[in-house]
Amino acid sequence: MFTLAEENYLKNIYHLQTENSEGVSTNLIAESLQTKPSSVTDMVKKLAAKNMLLHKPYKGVSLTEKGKKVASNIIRKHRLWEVFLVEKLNFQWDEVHEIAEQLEHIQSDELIKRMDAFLDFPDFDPHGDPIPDENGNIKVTEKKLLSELKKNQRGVIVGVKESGSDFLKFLDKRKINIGTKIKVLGKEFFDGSMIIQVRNEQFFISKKIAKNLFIQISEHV
Amino acid sequence: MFTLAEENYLKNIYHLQTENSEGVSTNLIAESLQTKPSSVTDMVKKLAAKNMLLHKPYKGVSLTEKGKKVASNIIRKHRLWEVFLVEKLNFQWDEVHEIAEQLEHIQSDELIKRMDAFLDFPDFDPHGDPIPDENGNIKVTEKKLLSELKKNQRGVIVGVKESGSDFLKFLDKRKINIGTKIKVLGKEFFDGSMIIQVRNEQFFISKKIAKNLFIQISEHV
DNA sequence: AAATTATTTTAGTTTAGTCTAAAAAAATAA
DNA sequence: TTATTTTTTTAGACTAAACTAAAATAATTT
Repeated sequence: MFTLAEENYLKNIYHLQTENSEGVSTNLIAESLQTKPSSVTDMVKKLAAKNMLLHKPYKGVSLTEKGKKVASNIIRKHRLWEVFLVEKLNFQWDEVHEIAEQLEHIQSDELIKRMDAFLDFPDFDPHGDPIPDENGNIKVTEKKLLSELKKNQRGVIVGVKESGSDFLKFLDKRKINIGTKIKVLGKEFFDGSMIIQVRNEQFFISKKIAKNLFIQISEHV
Repeated sequence: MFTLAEENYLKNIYHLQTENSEGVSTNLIAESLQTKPSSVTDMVKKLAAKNMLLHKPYKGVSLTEKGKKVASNIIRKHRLWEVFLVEKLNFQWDEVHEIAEQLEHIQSDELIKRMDAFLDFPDFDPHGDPIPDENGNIKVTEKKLLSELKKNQRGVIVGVKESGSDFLKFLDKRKINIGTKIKVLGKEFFDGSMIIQVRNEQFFISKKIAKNLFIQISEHV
């Protein structure tokens, strides 16, 4: 149905669209896909002809409903595969992206259906990003940055903002993962640092780290 | 390292080479890959330039050691994925080929290493075909056709000769799989049919079926 | 051994996806 | 509002992998 290049364009445009709200520019797509704006123009024409997106020349592009569905399905596959790699094959969560980048293009609805069941229908990938369902719907949770929490608030780590390899390793060393429960023990005003409790241990968390962790706040405590 | 097309050529040539012993002809490759002989000539030149095979124009081609290694690694991946699909995702063994055909091209040595361990280092795929190791070595077992067995001989089904969908469904209906133990209870001379015992049941097996099942004969019985 | 047939290669096109360089349009500054 | 800069598109060319049609070579038959 779609070539590899087409799928990658759709996926990237989808991401850019959710980040930028307005119509996505040719230059932005080119940058995100590591290619040239002229190449983008060509591909955008092709995808517009397939009714995957609307293209007003010199204005931006925006995905059609069809286009969004195709794109979110690729993202669904990517994130399900990431769960598989971490949960079943014991990869670290910072090692799985490249491989999922390939696996997301495998074409088989049945495979994804069974993989989803095999993984017990996860809602989030190992980085805390939501996994769209078959219709492209995403489970939204109200998440705050750790830095916004107050003393004595509790919650569960549900995601990271920017997942650089160094950062992921920092967390991994301390066995801090998606799903890890935390409690804020104290906060310093002068540098924004925090002390948090994780299991039986206490960790010092710099402002930089605290601004990079998404927390789902526990309601009843 | 290799394009998808290159990998498919190498894999097919490998199979043709083991089946035909002599140098593999352009026409044969074309037929096996559902393409035209002229296209094969082009690709063969490319692969010869990459030292994957030897090509004497108008004579056949033969894979180099390097080429064999690359090819057997693709086959290794294909068969490991088939095991995964059947053992972990509960696919029927006649449903997995198409999907494995895609998955065999995923590039990640680490992934395959972990998948191998996850599957507990299988030696055979769900069709009974041997899974090459990392060096391309294959575990050879002495297998006979069911039709060659004598009365009262026992063995384990280790493979099928030609795996048409109808045939696989026939077996599946009777819960006859790779690994199923059988015993020959009787043989009819006039039509070559057999009665075999499988678990507590007895099955009538026509000559056609008996000539399509590979059996590893049990030594101590 | 010459003629015929089959196989393989060459030559020239085609398509998808990319590129560079130049032109066109829009946005911004003077 | 005109000039300048930025962004986007067009035009033309390239590569990988396929194709068709024709030429070249090898194999087979008479």
